[in-house]
Amino acid sequence: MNFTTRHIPFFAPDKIALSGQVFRFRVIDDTHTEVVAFGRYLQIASLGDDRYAFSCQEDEFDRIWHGYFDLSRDYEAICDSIDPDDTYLRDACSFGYGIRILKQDVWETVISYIISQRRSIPSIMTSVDRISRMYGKKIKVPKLGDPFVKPLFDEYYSFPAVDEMSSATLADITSTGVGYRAEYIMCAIDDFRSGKITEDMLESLDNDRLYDVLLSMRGVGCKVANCIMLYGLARCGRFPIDVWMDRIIKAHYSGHFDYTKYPGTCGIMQQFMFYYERNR
DNA sequence: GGCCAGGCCTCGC
DNA sequence: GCGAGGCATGGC
Repeated sequence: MNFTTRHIPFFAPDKIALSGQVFRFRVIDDTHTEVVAFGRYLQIASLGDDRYAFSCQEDEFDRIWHGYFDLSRDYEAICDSIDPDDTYLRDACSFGYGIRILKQDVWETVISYIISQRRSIPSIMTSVDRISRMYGKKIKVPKLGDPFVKPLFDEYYSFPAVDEMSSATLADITSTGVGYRAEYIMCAIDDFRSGKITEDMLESLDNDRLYDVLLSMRGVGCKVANCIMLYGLARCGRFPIDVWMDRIIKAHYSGHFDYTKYPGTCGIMQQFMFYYERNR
C-alpha cells in the first residue's frame, strides 16, 4: 500500500471536518478522517506530534492535496496578528487551532452553497451526497492497511462535473431533497454549461468583479457569494455573515465587527469565530 | 409532530 | 434602498 506521511503544524483534520466549510469531509474516529474531493477518496490518519499519514502517493499529495489543505499559508502568523484586545477572537483562534481554509472545487462549492441556504449542515451533506450518487462517478477507494481504518461507507461517488449534470432535469434535482433550490441549481448548470460563466473566468477575476458575477447568479446572494469566494476560490479576505456570525457580532462586538482590520485574512478569522460559537 | 436550518427572491413602501 | 413575508425539505 502506498501512502504519504508529512509533518504539518497547525493542522486538525477533525476540526476541519466539523467546521462547516466542507460537506464531504467526515470524522471516522479519534485519529482518522476521510474526505471526497476532486474525484478522489482520501483518508487521513493522525500519528501524533503533528505527523499525518495520507492514503495517497507522494506526487498526488503534492499535486492535489497540498493546495487543497492550504499548506503553504502560515496560520500561526495569522493567529499572532489578532488584535490583543480582542479576547473573543483570540479565544476562538486557540479553540479552532488547526483549522485551515480548504481550497475546494469551484463548481462543487457553487452548488453546495446554493443548497446551503436556510438548511442545517447534516441536511446539506445529505443532498450533496445524493447529487454525487446520481450524477458522479464511482470512486475507487484505495486498499487501506495500517495506519488507516475501514472507510465509513461501502461506496463513494465523485461530485459531478458540469458536463455530468448537464442532462439533469428539474425533477431529478428536486428528488435529491433540495426543495425550491432545485431551480437555482438548474440555472447554475445553464450558466456554466453555456460558457456564460467558467471556472477559469472566476479564478481570473479580481474580488469585486468576481463578487458581481456570482451575485448575478440566481439563488446566490451576498452570503453564498462570499462563501464561494472564500472556500472555492481561496479569497481569504471575504467575510461571509450568516445567522451565526450575526449572533456573534451582536453578542460580542456590539453589532459591528471591523473585518477591514484583517485584509486578506478576515475569512479565516470568520471561520474560527463560526467554529467556536457552534462547537464550544 | 413541531420547529428550525451557514438566505434569497419578490413585493410594497 | 430597505424591511417583511414566503419558501420545500430534512434532521433533531
